[in-house]
Amino acid sequence: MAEQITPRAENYSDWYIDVVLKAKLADYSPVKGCMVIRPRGYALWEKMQAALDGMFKATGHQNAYFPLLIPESFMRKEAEHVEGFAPELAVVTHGGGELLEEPLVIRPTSETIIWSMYKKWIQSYRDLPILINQWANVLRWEKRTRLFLRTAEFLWQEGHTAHATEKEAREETLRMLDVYRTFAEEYMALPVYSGVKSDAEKFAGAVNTYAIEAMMQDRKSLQAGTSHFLGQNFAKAFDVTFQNSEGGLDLVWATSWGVSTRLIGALVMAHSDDAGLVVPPKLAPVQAVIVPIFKNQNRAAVMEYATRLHARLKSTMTVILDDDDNNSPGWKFTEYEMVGVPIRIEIGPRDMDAGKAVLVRRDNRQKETVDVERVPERIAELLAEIQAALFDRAKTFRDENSFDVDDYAAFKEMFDGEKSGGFALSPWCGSGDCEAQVKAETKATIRVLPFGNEETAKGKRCIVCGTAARNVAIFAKAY
RNA sequence: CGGGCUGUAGCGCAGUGGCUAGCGCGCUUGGUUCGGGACCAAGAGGCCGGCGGUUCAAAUCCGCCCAGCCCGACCA
Repeated sequence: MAEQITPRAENYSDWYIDVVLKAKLADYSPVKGCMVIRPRGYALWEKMQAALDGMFKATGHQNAYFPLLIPESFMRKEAEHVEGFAPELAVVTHGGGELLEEPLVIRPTSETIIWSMYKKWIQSYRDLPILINQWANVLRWEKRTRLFLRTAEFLWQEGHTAHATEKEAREETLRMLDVYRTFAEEYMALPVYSGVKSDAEKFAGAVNTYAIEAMMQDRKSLQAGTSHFLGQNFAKAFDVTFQNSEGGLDLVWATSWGVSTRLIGALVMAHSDDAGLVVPPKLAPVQAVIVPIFKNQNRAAVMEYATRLHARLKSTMTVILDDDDNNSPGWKFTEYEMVGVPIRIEIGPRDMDAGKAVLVRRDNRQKETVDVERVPERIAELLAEIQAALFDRAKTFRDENSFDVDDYAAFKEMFDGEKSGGFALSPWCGSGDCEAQVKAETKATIRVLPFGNEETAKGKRCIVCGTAARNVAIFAKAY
């Protein structure tokens, strides 16, 4: 366990992978493209799950589970959906040693299997809405993978709702997008832009795709969550109708929304430093660690002092006491910084004699000595301060690297070369041709059209073609 | 699927024709340590990615294959 974090020098990608591997969040698997999530990484995921699941329940959703295998014909029922996912499907052709009559695809997402069931469950407007979420794994045969950010198999949640009216479905889409924004900002300490995707970037089969986008420390953008208004596309594909209160027959309106283990990657890339991972206190599986420091002759006394403090803290937070004799205190300091424990409590003979404890913040490594009686309340304060500081730091960084760019020459320069990056808030006419040209020439894409952007676009001209702008889009290079 | 790089101990690497293949970290045992990755001593651990060739002699040279990583095209 003597690995050390490599400074970020050579390239950001190596640095990111280094943090993930050294913090033991994940590992490469025997199957290329798939990822082993190690206990420490999974603990983070469980914290995220718990918070998200609570928010889903609070907005009236229930959990359910649908099969891993989907008949291939289901995927073909929605034209755009199959076109979008066909290149990355894994297909099961044999079962029990025999060729199957119909191949089964391993779900890349569950719209089709779920809507095949909704057809059976929905007859009347009284059956609506259906507000279901599923925690599951999905598989997409990606050409290039990276731990947490894009693995072939990943864990996620996918919400699939059915509504009687377009208005209701649209409200649901935006409600869940806002749940994601809240989660990102309040739990992950990750400031995000939320808004709608351009047609080129939307989900295969959606009418509108909404997303939250966050800036990573290399100033590239990461899509951290999506919420789709699916219109009646899947209801049409699976013939899902209901009888309304007037006795007429209507097609059902749909939404779907999801976030994945990619969020762990987002957390790493947004907050980590060269000493390793930095985890926001609200998501930290371990919020504080007590490191006792002693010589042989006073070991028992220091341990007793530390154990008493541990007992007091245990009831109100997740705190561990590292009483391992085999590693030195210095080793432990480094280790817990590497894995991102928000607060370290140092207890040595000097502190014991003075009735004190030393508290060290992970985010800025500031040390303070406090009376041992005050430790619980001080830690509670510090956890809140760290949570806020991480958000502020990330937001300041993002804002300092976001620019209003109205001129295409300046725009190109911004995305040119190795150290290019950041968010460009630029006027756009709305045409796919201009969007494609930008992508071809700069590799920057429209990440999101933030809410209210139409207002700021008034009077401006598209950076590419110069015609009247309809939107101010956030352009960035993305993961 | 293109371009580049790398396969040698658990991990990171050195060795680029020569006889018993090394170093650091980790691991094992014992002892001393412990306020920022401690130290001493003694150990364990290798078909040098695979196959074939050249040679008196191959980890080292040549050919083919395989695997992994990075950079592109595609994507949450």
